[in-house]
Amino acid sequence: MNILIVEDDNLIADSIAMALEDEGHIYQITNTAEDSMNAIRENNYDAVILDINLPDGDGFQFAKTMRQSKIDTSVLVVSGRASVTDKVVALRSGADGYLTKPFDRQELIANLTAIIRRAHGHSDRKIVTGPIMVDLTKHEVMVGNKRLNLTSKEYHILELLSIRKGSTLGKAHFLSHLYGGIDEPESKIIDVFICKLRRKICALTGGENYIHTVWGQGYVLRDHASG
Amino acid sequence: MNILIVEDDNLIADSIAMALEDEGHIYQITNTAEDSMNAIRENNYDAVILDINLPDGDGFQFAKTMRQSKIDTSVLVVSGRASVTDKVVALRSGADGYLTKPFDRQELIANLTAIIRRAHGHSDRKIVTGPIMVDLTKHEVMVGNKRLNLTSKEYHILELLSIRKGSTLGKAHFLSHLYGGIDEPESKIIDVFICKLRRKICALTGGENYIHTVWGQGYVLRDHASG
DNA sequence: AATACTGCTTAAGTCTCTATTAAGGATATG
DNA sequence: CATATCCTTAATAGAGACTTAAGCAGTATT
Repeated sequence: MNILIVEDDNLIADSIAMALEDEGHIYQITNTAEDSMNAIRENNYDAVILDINLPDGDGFQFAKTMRQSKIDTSVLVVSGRASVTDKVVALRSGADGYLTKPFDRQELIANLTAIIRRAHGHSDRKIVTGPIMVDLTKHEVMVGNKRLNLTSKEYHILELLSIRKGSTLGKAHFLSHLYGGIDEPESKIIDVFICKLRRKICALTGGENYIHTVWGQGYVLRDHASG
Repeated sequence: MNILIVEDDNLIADSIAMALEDEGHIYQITNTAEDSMNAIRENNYDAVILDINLPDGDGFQFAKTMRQSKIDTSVLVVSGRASVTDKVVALRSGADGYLTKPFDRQELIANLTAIIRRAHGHSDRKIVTGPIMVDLTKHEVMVGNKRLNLTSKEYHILELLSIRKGSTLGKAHFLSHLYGGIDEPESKIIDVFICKLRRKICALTGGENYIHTVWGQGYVLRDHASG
């Protein structure tokens, strides 16, 4: 997942960043409202972790502006203020969650995961596609009743496909979510990972392939196997 | 909105109910896990406000069971316990939000609204023509209950026909939308794609054709088949 | 009915995109 | 430091889609 951290306190930003890194997410950090809005417009984040106190504006207004600009990205507000008013205002401004500082690392991740899965219409942390079950919390994949041993990148690609199962995702989408900046859209790396993923999954399904190719568009994960 | 309140303390249940009523929501109250699960299975709630302490089980397990039963309804957990562990466990169990008692009425409503907004936030635009359903967000076409496997250009043409269903579109219209520059208006390529499209659709409708030819003008997509 | 024009269908060639493999580089682990 | 694992790049073979062209079928006009 690609997360934007909007936070002017570098200490806090770094601690959030470390928590995200441990989960295998990638992230960018921005310090001002202006930079943040530019970053959001240019990139395709899965979520924004938003501090309320910004040097050039407040987070409430920021969230409002985002929604008015039809940007759907999930927003988790983190704030030192614990007042009910702040929570209410944040949620009314279009935030999807509110967390009071200081917060636990686990709490942050749990909230973030819940928000992201909901944003894509999933109610459970486990996403089932045919015989494939992706556990977003454990970062674990089961095929049938056997555990699928995936590398970090392999897992993340399958996670992206699962969260948006049924939709075709272009290679650029994978690149931006796995690497952030899209430096080399020419890279064939996604093809290679898809190939490896398919092979590993097929080894457990007996040859049934659930990752479908959409020619010229990308890849889709479907409930039914091809061929 | 129709909300289910799962709460065995009648005082709290009533205060929640009043808050909901003020907002114009309707609600039911259940006191036990068993009654609640039955209510959820029988009704279609927009959200469930779930107490953790129930006489016949705990709310964590309740949320898990809901998700395992493929019930997608949003869940807001309310609990007297403020520990990080409880929050994390709740969210991992499939809850969408966590609120600590005592909570403010506004806070409850704000959380509830945010959760429901997210759950309903699936703006999938679909155009239905006879048995043909074009999903503009997924770029996917269903005919009856089967999905139609189209190539990029085939889909694009069907999309154009769907968006302006009922109107006759000339070949030049397709050419300009598919290729931009109209170098060769003499090309018969659209004919070829229409032919392929019809064949693929007929294969699933049992021979019924919904793409009508308007002689000398172009093609129309209509709700009723020809011939 | 004959003609001319438009649309339908098929088949073959070309081109683009994808799958797969192997090898070298990077990173982590003992 | 050595080893193993993972990531990345590059090359080639292969599959699928796009396009063109040609012949047939249908429709309007004279």
